[in-house]
Amino acid sequence: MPVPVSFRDIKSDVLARLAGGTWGPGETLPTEAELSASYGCARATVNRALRELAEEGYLERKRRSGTRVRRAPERQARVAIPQPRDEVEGQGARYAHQLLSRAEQPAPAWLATRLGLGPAAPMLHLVCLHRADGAPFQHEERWISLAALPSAGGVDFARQAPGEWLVATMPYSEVEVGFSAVAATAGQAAALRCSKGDPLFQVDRATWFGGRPVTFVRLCYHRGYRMATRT
Amino acid sequence: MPVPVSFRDIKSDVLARLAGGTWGPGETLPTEAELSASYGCARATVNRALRELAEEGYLERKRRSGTRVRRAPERQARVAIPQPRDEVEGQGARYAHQLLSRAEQPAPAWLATRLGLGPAAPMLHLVCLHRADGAPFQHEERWISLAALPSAGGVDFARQAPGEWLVATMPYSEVEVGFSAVAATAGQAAALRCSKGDPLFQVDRATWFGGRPVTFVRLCYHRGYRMATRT
DNA sequence: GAGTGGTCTAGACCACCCT
DNA sequence: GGGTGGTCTAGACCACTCA
Repeated sequence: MPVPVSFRDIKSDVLARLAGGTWGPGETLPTEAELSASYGCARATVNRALRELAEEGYLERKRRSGTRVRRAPERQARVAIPQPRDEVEGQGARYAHQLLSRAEQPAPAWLATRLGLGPAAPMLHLVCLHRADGAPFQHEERWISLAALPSAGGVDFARQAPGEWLVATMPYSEVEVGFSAVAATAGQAAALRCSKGDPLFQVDRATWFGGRPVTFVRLCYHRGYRMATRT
Repeated sequence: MPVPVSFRDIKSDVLARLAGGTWGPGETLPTEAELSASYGCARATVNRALRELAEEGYLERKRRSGTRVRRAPERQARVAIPQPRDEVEGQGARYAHQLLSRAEQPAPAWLATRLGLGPAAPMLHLVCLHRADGAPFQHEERWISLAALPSAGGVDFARQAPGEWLVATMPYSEVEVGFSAVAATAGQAAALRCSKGDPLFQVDRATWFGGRPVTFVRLCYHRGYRMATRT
């Protein structure tokens, strides 16, 4: 009996052929049926290998027209955005957080637009600071829709960080994330112990549940933070 | 005959049960065999659904011990890092690029460390500016190992951007990517028409091929750039 | 209309890992 | 040792899309 061929073997063989120029950019690969015959395995195995390579940006697949080599393999990166507690403790440091301000107020216009809220929707506005061994780690400015989560009004966010409460309360939601560089505001500079105008790495994230807006957050990391690719 | 159950149906049903609290954080799900019986489908279908949910950060799977609900679903984002030409033209703007400087020089110490190069390895050092409709879009500082790619010494990078040449020459390589916020240097500020010290979004990427260092690049986007999640 | 990938089935064997 | 997920097979039908 032949040695069973794994979809991993096929993936690395196809990648090697791409790197070696057997199949050049824009060319069409043999069909799944042909490949399964030449590898001596089932078509499902070839299918999984090619599907994952397409997912990773190397190939383009279309019914009827077949599998083609992408002209420029797509550069993509996957990044994890952990809770600050996990990130800090993962570095072996002691985590702490602090609630800097709390207010119930109507959503400002930019926020209503960003989340698709009605005008002057009631929101809980929180500002927090996360620390690693006492040093400022991340500044968080969060808005929570009191229409979607009325119970948020009664939570003591000095005890539990808003992100941790939200992930426990509403774990499975649709999100939209952006990354950018911003100049530290006066408030951020004071909290993060840097100068106003310093460059800060910012993550903004909007969250919906079942199409309804839930929360929006701006996370600003301490100066010099670098987010690295996972895996 | 029963309606065929798709792995997508199972994914969304499992997600709905997670959101609804049927299976709480840390709990163990029924086995694949049990689920396939209750859904009335093959185990392979359940397997694909659960495998993808684990991949997306909702579940944790281990042989023998089964499938568990992650205590905090992992927040992750997938981002694409296209060639500036594709990004600019995708916005409907006209792309152009410009070679600001070119030099053959030994690798500085920090670069040798980052890539795992021998001391004073011969490198090609390039600085480019990418434009969208004439406006500065991205500043690129690139180092190419002449040991790994001697032919780079003879390429006219004023005609072809280094990234485009590299992706055509050496498309399938191992990469390590980081994202951060930096203060514009004098050179970046002049090229990007901003002020020195302005916050810029920076992507750094190191590339190897078969374990050998190939190239390192720092991409600094124009002020105000925001990288959004794909999908 | 016909060819290609997309998916599902039913069954099987295996690797890993907890007890 | 035994239970669980990981994977492969052989076959089938379907959906999409190009000619």
